[in-house]
Amino acid sequence: MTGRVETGADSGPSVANEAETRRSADSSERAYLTIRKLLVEFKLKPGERINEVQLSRSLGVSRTPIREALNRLASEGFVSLTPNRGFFVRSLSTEGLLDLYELRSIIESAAFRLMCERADDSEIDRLRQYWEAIVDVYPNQPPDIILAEDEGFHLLIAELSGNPELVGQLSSINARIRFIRRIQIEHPSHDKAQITSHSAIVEAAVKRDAENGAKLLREHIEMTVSATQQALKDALLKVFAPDNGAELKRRRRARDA
Amino acid sequence: MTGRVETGADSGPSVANEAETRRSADSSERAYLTIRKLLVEFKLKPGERINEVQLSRSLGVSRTPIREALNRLASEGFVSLTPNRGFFVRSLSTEGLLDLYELRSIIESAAFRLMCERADDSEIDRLRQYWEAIVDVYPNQPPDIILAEDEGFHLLIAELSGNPELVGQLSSINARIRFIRRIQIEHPSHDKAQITSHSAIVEAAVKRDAENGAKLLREHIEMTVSATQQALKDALLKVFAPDNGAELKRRRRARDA
DNA sequence: CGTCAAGAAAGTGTCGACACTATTGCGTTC
DNA sequence: GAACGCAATAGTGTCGACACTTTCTTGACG
Repeated sequence: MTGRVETGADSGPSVANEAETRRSADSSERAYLTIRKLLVEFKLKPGERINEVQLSRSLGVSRTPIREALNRLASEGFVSLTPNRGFFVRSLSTEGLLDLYELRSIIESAAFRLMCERADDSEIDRLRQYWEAIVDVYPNQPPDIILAEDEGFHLLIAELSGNPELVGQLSSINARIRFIRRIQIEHPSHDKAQITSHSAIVEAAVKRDAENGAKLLREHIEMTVSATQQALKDALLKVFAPDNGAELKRRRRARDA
Repeated sequence: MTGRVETGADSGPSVANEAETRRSADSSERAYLTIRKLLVEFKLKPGERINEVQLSRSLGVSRTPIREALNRLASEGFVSLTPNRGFFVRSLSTEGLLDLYELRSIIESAAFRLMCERADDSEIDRLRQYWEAIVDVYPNQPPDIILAEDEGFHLLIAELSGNPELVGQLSSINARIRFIRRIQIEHPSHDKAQITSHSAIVEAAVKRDAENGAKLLREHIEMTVSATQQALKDALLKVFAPDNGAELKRRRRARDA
């Protein structure tokens, strides 16, 4: 994604005081970031038509920057555009998720191999240090932090591959699957094998064992069909019945006690 | 790229009489296709700022659909957007090309492996038939046809992988490197090893020899640094000095005779 | 009840105008 | 010549209005 907008969505804008840093050409970018967040988190439901007029009102800008943002998000896979009917939120389906996870696995294992070939020792050490800095507290962090740290780990590998296209691809995939990954991390069955596999991946990196590391990554990333379906159930519950979802959880807890 | 615009850019619109099929919501799509073609072919020079007003005049539409198209093309890697300064044509550089070729190699070899796992015999036969239908005339076709047939061959492999994300990714990469690939095909040093490698790839597919096929694909696709630099020289000549390029070719021919 | 047609309402696509920002051109000074 | 400042020009970002398309509502009919 070398043609990305210069202000970049994934590196995050600086959290400056808005009144001080308010520049022109802000509305489209603000719209983009806000709508993207809604889409990443499925705050807008799968298949839902996006209402530009409503968004325009709630963001306090005219429809033009909304449409500009939506056109960008269409090309990024978050929405689809049907002429004269509008923009529709991407679907949330087993097949779609499996495809994305598979693509992620392909990108990440290739990145790992390239990292082993190309990175110098101090660069590999960056990965080791990243993991060592967080390994002890990682399992006790809230899901959002776990997710961010996990993504950071994997993006660092992509960065160390020396191919910026891989970084861009992985970053884009991350955003599209973040919602389901967050749900997986929240799930009680989410085990601590993540720690073991991250540590093993780091070890393979230090040894520059490309094939073993790539294999570990694949195992770490790829999901079975049934696991995907289970995660999807939880995701759909969260999307379509957020209150009922909480109610169901309360009932499950009462029953289990 | 599951969020693609429904009319799709890569499958090509039907070549209908425009007065008959003129629908509403056409301007943005027309702008998109026209500008994209300009960008694929580097008719707009690397680094050049895109002038919306000029495009608006030459396409006979207002600036709004131009901007909508450009926002899509920004997210697709053809242009970059700098706020208040406009959209700029993607660069044409050795590193950038190597990165894209590498990504293409990663995607294609993974697709080949998945195809060998998943495709049934009739599907693998599609690939064989595709190649057999063109192999005899292939080397004598004009560069544009060779390029289209080659892309079709590789996209069919991606399709047979069963992962639409891979198809979308490969399609997108193809568009971004098409210009340089066309130049390579035109080059006198472009040899007929392409035929041998395509045939060998088909043979590996028929045998479902995933690893050998992936290796052949990688060798078929990946470029050395020096080959990339040579191709880039020709590309830059074509972009920045199209007339001088023709003049230089005439002089070379006179000198060689 | 279901189906259809017509009209109203809502939403989409594009337009041209305006405010703002960046670039260019020109004159002055050293 | 280079550097600077200012004004003019050109281009970008957004606005609200208008035309067009789609969706929704309502009434009539079988």
